[in-house]
Amino acid sequence: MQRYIRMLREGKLKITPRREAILAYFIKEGKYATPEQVWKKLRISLGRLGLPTVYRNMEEMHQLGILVKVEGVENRFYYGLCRAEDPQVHHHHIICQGCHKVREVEGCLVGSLSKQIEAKTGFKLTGHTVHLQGLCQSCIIADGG
Amino acid sequence: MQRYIRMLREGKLKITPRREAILAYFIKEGKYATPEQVWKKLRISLGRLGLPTVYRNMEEMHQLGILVKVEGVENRFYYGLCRAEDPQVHHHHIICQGCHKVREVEGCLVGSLSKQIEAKTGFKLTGHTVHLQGLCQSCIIADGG
DNA sequence: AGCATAAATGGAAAGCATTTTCGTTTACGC
DNA sequence: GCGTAAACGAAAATGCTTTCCATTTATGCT
Repeated sequence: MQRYIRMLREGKLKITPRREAILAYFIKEGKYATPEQVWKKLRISLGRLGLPTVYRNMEEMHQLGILVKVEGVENRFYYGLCRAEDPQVHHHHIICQGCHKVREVEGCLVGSLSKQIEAKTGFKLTGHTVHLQGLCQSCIIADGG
Repeated sequence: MQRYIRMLREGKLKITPRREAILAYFIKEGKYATPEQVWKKLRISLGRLGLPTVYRNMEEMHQLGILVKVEGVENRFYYGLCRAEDPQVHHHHIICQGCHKVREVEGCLVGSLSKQIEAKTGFKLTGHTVHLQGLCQSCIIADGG
């Protein structure tokens, strides 16, 4: 928790009960979630909680690299906690299709191939997004047996 | 054009003036576009044209592999014509950030690394999406000089 | 060519995720 | 503690996308 609090401070964001609750949610769940899902859960314990607040905070945390944002099914956006040592170091994420767990994938899948791609296409690569879907250990077992 | 008409037939979709116009638009432009952009352009020549029709047709063409669908800026969806010989053969696309031109990138960027990723993460890969952004030859020149 | 029919279409309206507005509340540096 | 800018909640707005439904049209069959 402390490292995320630190990241909020570095981003000039105040430490509020709502932000702490959102962080706690993601640390505890370890899964990706929509602002609405987070809101439905935290609303109970926090008493008053506005949905726009959750949207705002999750987007801000995404800007700071605390949360990854992925396009999920049915045109909605999901956020997951990024646990990488240094979120600034480029990496990708894989999400379990069974339990929605998020895991970091060290290194870059495109980097080593970028020269080839540029040679073949004549394009100069300026960026990329990679979304990996998979099944985690637990869900493989659940699936298979 | 004929190969896309064939793909529509194989998908049990009728060949209508609207569908032909949408295909012609993408063949001519070679860029990705939102349903609204296509609609604004074709509305003029087609006289009457409903925006839902464009949305419907572009999504159907996406389902048939005729159009690729990418998440663009400001949470909107863009579609681009897939010119790959066989769209069923897995490949990726790179989009020019300057002119929005779409180009196929043969081969798969994840395939060769999937074993490593699975070993490292313990996940079993089930799918992935890769979006490449770049600058095409013309736009590099325009950009640099 | 004409006919039957299921598919396609347009316009209006609805749906729905997300954002904005704005008055009130709160974190936090001093 | 106090002042102030930031954060917040509620309601409303926004804007992309889809649905509904009555009308039109492509197409297979004679």
